[in-house]
Amino acid sequence: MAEILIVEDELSINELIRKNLSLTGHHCTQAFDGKTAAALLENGDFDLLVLDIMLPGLDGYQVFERASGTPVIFLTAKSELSDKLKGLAMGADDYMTKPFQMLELAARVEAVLRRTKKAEAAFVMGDLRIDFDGHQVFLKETTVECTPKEYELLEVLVRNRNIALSREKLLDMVWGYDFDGGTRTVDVHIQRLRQKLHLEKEIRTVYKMGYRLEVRE
Amino acid sequence: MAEILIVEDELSINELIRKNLSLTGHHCTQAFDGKTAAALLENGDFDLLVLDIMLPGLDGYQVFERASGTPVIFLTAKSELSDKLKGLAMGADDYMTKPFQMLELAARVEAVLRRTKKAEAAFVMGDLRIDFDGHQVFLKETTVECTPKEYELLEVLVRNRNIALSREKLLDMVWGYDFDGGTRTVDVHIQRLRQKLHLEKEIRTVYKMGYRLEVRE
DNA sequence: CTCGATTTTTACAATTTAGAAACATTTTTG
DNA sequence: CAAAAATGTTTCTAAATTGTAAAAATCGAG
Repeated sequence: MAEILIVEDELSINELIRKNLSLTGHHCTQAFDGKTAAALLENGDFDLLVLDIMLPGLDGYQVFERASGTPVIFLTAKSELSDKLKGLAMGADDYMTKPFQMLELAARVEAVLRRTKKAEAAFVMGDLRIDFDGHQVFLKETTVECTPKEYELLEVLVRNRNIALSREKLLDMVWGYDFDGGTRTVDVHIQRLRQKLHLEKEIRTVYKMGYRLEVRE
Repeated sequence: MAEILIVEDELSINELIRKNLSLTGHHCTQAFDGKTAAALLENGDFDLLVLDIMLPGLDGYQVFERASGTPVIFLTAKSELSDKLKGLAMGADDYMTKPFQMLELAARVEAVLRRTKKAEAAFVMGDLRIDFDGHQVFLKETTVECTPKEYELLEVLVRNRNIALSREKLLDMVWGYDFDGGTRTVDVHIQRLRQKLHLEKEIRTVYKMGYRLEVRE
């Protein structure tokens, strides 16, 4: 659980980020302009900053200069090389170009938190072990080959363990909000995970709703 | 992985150094004045000291005197000859004049750590041996000629073994942030490494993502 | 218990991706 | 400057992934 400050002027995007990062157990504070962000940084103690570059008032770079010490992930509207370069030269920990998949942002957030020792590097549950750094899944010491979709779906389930996720939510998180396929697709992938990882019991079906990874900890 | 103490009063520079050295796998402690640095040195056990000369409280030289035995890289604000001489005369392992390129500092840090045997000088995995000092690669006692790109890519894979690296990340690390070619370039170089070093099994492709050097240790 | 709704299972075709090899271009070296 | 080496690109091909449809099984409200 980390304290994250989201600085993004577009309300819907800010909200989308908050919702998703909250789901993975972090506490989020929102700012919609540079000035507020700077003020929040003065007082608060954040573990991570998710920072848009184009902002009213102070721009992202200026906010960043006031964020001494806090790890930063930049959001750039366009994948303009200059933005990327500038951000990295200033010492950003990572960057993402909009539009982006929420899962990817969530993964990078975890990666940065891991580097700064705020997040777990692996998940263990019985015989199952997931190595987030290596994108690898183990079952009793032997690796299990997972396809990208399988791994991503598993990651989402694990990060939101014990929470029931609707098929729409899973589609949003793993496939992206612009995926227009039917929700049956989720079912099939869930089955593949169940079979491959012997999670028939642990991945529970929530009738008429979706799925939930059940973990007693 | 080494314990590094960064002593620098300018917050942004201190932070910049921390981020970059953290990226290469070291653990950094930060001090912003001479007194704190001296206190940390009393208790902690550091492998390297990155030390600014102009400091509030005790200056860099005075801190250095209390750092008995710890390797030191001095940072001097101006390239004043007297400072350089003084630092080297006192037994500094290296020095840099501000402003400096982070990459250069990172390289010198590695060099000093290697001299003091804190960084791995070689990597061995089966028949393969990499001599980081000599930039040489051996396969069963016989040297294998590697081109610069091949060697750098190999070094990145080795230093990040067991971590899945995206093609974009590899491009950033080996080719530089401003390379704008297609990502297939990475593929081709990976193939050349695999073939040349018989690493067909060990360099795993992470489908739709990138590559990972798999080493069980 | 029964029936319609929902989920699981299975198989398959379309799509995407990585590998191999040849080629073109750039850089280095003698 | 010419030859050689290194690097990047392209094309073709094989392989892997993934979405969908349809049949079978299961669920649960009444």
